[in-house]
Order: sequence, then structure tokens, then C-alpha cells
Amino acid sequence: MIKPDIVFVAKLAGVSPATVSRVMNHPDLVHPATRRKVELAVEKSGYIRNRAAQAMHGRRSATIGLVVPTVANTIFAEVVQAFNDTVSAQGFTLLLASHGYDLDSEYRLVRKLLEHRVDALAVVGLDHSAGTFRLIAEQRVPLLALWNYLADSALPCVGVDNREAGRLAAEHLVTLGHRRIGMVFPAIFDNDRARDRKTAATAVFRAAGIELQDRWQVEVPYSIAQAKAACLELLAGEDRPSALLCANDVIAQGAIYAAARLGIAVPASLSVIGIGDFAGSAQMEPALTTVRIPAQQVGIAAGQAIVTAIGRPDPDFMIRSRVELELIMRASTGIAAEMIRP
Amino acid sequence: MIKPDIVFVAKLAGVSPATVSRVMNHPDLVHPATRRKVELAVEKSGYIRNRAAQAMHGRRSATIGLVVPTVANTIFAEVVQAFNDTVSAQGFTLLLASHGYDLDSEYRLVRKLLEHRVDALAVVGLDHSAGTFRLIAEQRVPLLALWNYLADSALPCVGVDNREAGRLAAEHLVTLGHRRIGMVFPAIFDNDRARDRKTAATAVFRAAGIELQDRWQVEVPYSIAQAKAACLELLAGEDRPSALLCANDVIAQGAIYAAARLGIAVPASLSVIGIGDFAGSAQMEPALTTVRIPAQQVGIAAGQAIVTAIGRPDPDFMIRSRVELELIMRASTGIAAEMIRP
DNA sequence: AGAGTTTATGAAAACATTTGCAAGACTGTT
DNA sequence: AACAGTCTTGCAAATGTTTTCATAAACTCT
Repeated sequence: MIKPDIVFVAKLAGVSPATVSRVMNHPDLVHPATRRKVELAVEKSGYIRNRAAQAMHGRRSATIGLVVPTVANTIFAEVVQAFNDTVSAQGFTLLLASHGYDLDSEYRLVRKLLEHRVDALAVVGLDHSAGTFRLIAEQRVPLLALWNYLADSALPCVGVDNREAGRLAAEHLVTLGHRRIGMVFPAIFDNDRARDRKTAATAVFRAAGIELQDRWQVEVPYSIAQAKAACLELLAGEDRPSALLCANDVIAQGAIYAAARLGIAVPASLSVIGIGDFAGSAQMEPALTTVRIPAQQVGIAAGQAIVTAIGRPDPDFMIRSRVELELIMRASTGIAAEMIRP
Repeated sequence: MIKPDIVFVAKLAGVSPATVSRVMNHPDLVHPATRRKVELAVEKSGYIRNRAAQAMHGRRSATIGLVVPTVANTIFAEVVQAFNDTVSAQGFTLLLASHGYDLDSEYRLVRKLLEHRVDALAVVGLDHSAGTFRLIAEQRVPLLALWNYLADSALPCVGVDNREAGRLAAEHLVTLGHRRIGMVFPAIFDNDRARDRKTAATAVFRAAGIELQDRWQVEVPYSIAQAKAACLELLAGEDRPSALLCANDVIAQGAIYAAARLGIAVPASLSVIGIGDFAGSAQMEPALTTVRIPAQQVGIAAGQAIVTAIGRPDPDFMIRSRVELELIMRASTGIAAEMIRP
């Protein structure tokens, strides 16, 4: 039993290969009766068209490359899912690659995706190596930055403004009267999202005349376990902050668990705010106050943007779309203790 | 500026296209000096080889298709990541598809992946439609079932024995003296993982002479929010179970949050056990007792299995690998109140 | 009924690569 | 110096599709 060709199907249907091809790609160009014959032959032979051959002809490969730091983190899983659903509905398949926050390996991954002749490429964030950019420019593949929005970015981008996220979170704490503030962030060297959030928050605190104590600033990766461990240490003594601004909800969850373990009442003695509003943040006890990043919306908008870009003939057609943030006040933040007069 | 061909590179290097091809695929067959020349030409021209053309020739496409219910759920994100890392290290790229627990759309997705001529296919679970199976058999693509292990499965599989998972969890509750037991599970109609867990647990309870009350059995999807809502209702009255066996950790987290909200002490007045040991389960307060499914190990083992299967000439080379489960006792389960004599 | 127009199909070139075969260039041995 | 063997390389066929062009058939209108 040999795998059926397009010419095998053509013979079976008594037509030419060209006609079979047309039935698959431009059904309206062929007579209904012939179409029926061909469809029958396809059915009967179990023919599955070969996208590789199709792609080789210079046609679409019908794949889109997506590069994420990791998919294991709640942060990206949701956006990947929404993005996949959106482009999948348009007939595209996702080629996934993850680099674990390593820009060098990102270059290799992008190269690999280009070898597969993806019709477009989406990457997370705006920070990428020069080599990566050069590669993509040379190949003239539409490129989209996901997750971040920046009005004056070099890349087309769909996402949220992380500076605003940092600002919203910081302003909330300031409004509640907190002045003894700790920040729990990952390394910001090659993570533009964390960097934008942190610098914006810092600026707000400075403007409010709040001095950030070095001993209350800690650096942890995006991991509940490590965030909890770090916060257990941070919150152990008497001299602790009254509020914690966390780079994202995963870290914030760790912080809340640390407080629970130490018997520190949240929000009575400690306020905690996150960024992201991940699955579970609304349900935990106390429910997490956070800046909501609508991951679904980002994924969908990005999917739509990239599909329209693929349709366009001009190679660097620019889309830029900002998804709105929203401060979600829940139970993990409250008025600073020193503000409450008896 | 035209995109460089293999013949363009060949000209630049002063050799034939065949030689360039050999440099890319069988470097040991060509003289070091020539190889150097070609590599230089590749570098200089920015040539990126076309996998589509390569795949068309009947060679490997260097892609592996992965079909999951969803990637947005912590359950699968981790295993997807480990699987991807493993096959990626061997030069393969992942073609991802998700069907949202819908077996009909699974058929279409598998078809789409086969159009791309994936070198192998991995799917989650052992329950699949007849159409899906037929399709894959016809195409002679190595197929691997991920996540589940069954000694007598029709498919090669790498994963854990879900019946054992259910058994371990149930036995733990029985050992602690619980007899008033609730179960929180998703619909088991087309989810073999949930079904295996539930039937095994039920069998254990029956053997121990425990009668399961219908009013304590609830059905919820894998969602923290819905699990919490359902458990709030289940635990509201006086007449409630002393222990909850949850289909997985996501549901168990929802249950614990519900108890916290209602002021029910865990584990003093209510024990909760999950299955999975997802990220965060160990850190939450109280830390979740659960049956650990080593997602990383499953992903890695599956990746290795599938890569070796691709190497094999025989189409249905069978691998079957069982990953071990482990009961992790933490703080969310305790001895049943009625067992404690003053 | 005939000219003009539209619609439906087929032949063949093109796409970018791999590989079996064969020939030429070396190597070492006698 | 001739021979046998081993390396290295190029030629050309093959892979499965799409698309342009041409042609034939089927309408439409006067």
C-alpha cells in the first residue's frame, strides 16, 4: 500500500492533478460535478495533502512561529492558548519554541523556525539580540512582539504597557498610605517587562517622597517556591515593610503564603499587590489585589494582527495595538496601619 | 536582494549544489577544505536551508506534532515544556495543537498535523476517536500516548497509571480513618484520566466498607474558580464530609480556598487531597497533600521515546514506559475527627 | 446561427532540495 | 610504475505540489 499522491487521486477521479489541486485550494474554480468526483476520490484513497510540497512552491506554509521564554509558567500558558486558538481558526498551525529566558538560544530557535518557512513570527517582549533582528529582517518575515506595548517601539507590538502596570500598582499602594515598601522582582537585565514595571513603580514612589529601603528589595525568579522562601526571610524580623509590590501574581502568591506561614495578617499588617491577574489569583484567600493583564485579549488580538499581516503584500506592515490594564482591588491590600488613627 | 538558494551558495563556494547539501546533512562525507569553503559561503550569503523542500524529498520534516486538550492549564503546561525541551535538543520542532477536550476537533487537528508531515505524533491520554486512529495508522506515523500508562494499552504510552493515583489517594484517606468522603471530579465521559482515578478510588472505598453519599459527589471542570464555587456550596451546611478527594490539584486548591472562606479548619475539620503536585501546591497554606505526578519526567521520557521511535525503520515500534507515582503527605490532610478519642 | 464571452480543464514549467550512480583524484603496495 | 582500493565530487533524476498559459467547451446575445 503506497501513500496516495495528488496524481494518484487525479487518476482515480479521472481528472488531471491540476484539477485536484484546484479542488483543494480554489474550489469555486471547478465545476460542482467534477468537484464531487474529486472529493470522492480523496475520501476513498485517504489522501492527505502535503503542505511541505505546497510550501516549497512559494505558497504559504500555513505555520506561524511562536517564541516564548517558557510555557510552563502561568504567565504565558494562557496567552499561548488564546493565540493558538485564534490563528488555528484561520487554518494556521503553531510552531512552538521556548528559550528559557536565554537570548542566545533565542537566535538559534528563530533560525530553526525560519528553516521551516513560517509565514510569520511572534516573540515575547521587545528585547532581542541584534542577530535575531537581522535574521528576521533578511528573511522578510512579518514579525510581531507579543505581550508588551510601547508607542514608539521598533517592532509592531500587541500587548500592554508595562510601565503603566508598574505605575498603577505603585499608585495604589501610595493612595493607601503605605511608605514602608518592599519590591520583589526578578533580574531586570534582559527582561524588559520586569524592568519597565520596576522603573515606573520606583518613579511613582520617588515622586511621592518615599524612600525605598535596600533591605526590602529582593530579587527572585518567577517561581512560587523561591518567592515564598525569599519573602519568609524578608518578613521574618520586626523591621519589615507594610506593603509588598510584586513583579507578578506568581510572586505575589508566594508572598501571601509566606505571610500566612508567619502569621502575619493580610491585609491588616501587610498589603500585597501583584501584576497579571492569573488564574487562581481571584480565588485565593485573601483574594489578590492586582493589575489585570487580559492575557486572552492579548493572545486574540495578536493572533488577528499577525494573520492580517500575513495577508498583506508589504513586508513590514505595522500594527500596534494596546490592550488596556485595570487595577483590580481585592482583599490583599488595605490602608497602612500608621494611617489609622484611633 | 534575492533570497539565497542552495545553488546560489553552491556558485558562491564554487561547488555543486549536491556538495552544499552534503555539507548540511552529512558533513563527514566532504573534504574539510571544501566544507570550510561552503560554510563560509553559507555564512556570507545568509543562507537558511528550506526544510519544506527537504521534507518533500521524503526526508524527515524534523517536526513532531503534539496534541493537548489545552496548554492554559497548569496540568499540561509543564509536561509540554519538558517534552519540547527534550525533542528540541534533538533538532526537532514542536507543532502544537489543542482541542479543548473535544474529540471531534481532535480529528481535524491530527489531520492538519499530518498534512505538515510530522515525523511523529504525541497525544494526551488513550481515549481517541476511531477516525483519529485510522488516520494515523494509514499514514504510518509513530504515535505516542502521553500522560497515561496502561500495561495493556493499544498504543505505546509514557506516563503514570491513573488508577494507581486514585488508589493511593483513596487509601490515604481510609488510613486516616475518614468515612464521610466527598469527591470532586470533572465529567468522566471522555476523559480517561479522570475516569481511571475515580473508579479506582471508588473501588478502594467500597472495599473498606465506606458508602459514598451522592450529595457529596460533585462534578466540576478543571478550573479553580468553579471548583471553589462548587465546594462553597458542598461545604456550606452542617452535614458535610470530613474529607475531599479531588481529581487534581487545581480542584483541590479551589476546595482549600473554599474551606478558608467558610472558616473551616484544614486539616482539623476537613481533609483535602489532590492529585498531581502542581507548581504551588507545596507552597500554599496549608500545603497540599497530593499524589505526585512528575510532569517533567513524563515529558522527558516521552520526548526520548518518540525520538528513538522516529529513528526506527519499523512503523509501529512499541515503547511503553511507566513513571512512578508518590504520595506526598503535607498539611492538608489529617486524622478524621471521629477517630480522635479524648 | 454565429460571434463573443465566460467557464472548466489539462500540459508543462517551476519550486529547492536529496541521493544513486559514476567518474575522477588520491593513497599505499608491490 | 601499475594496480587496487578509498575518497571526494558532480550529474541528473526524483520528490509533490501550484500556477500560467492555452485550449476546448459551454453559454449569451443579437
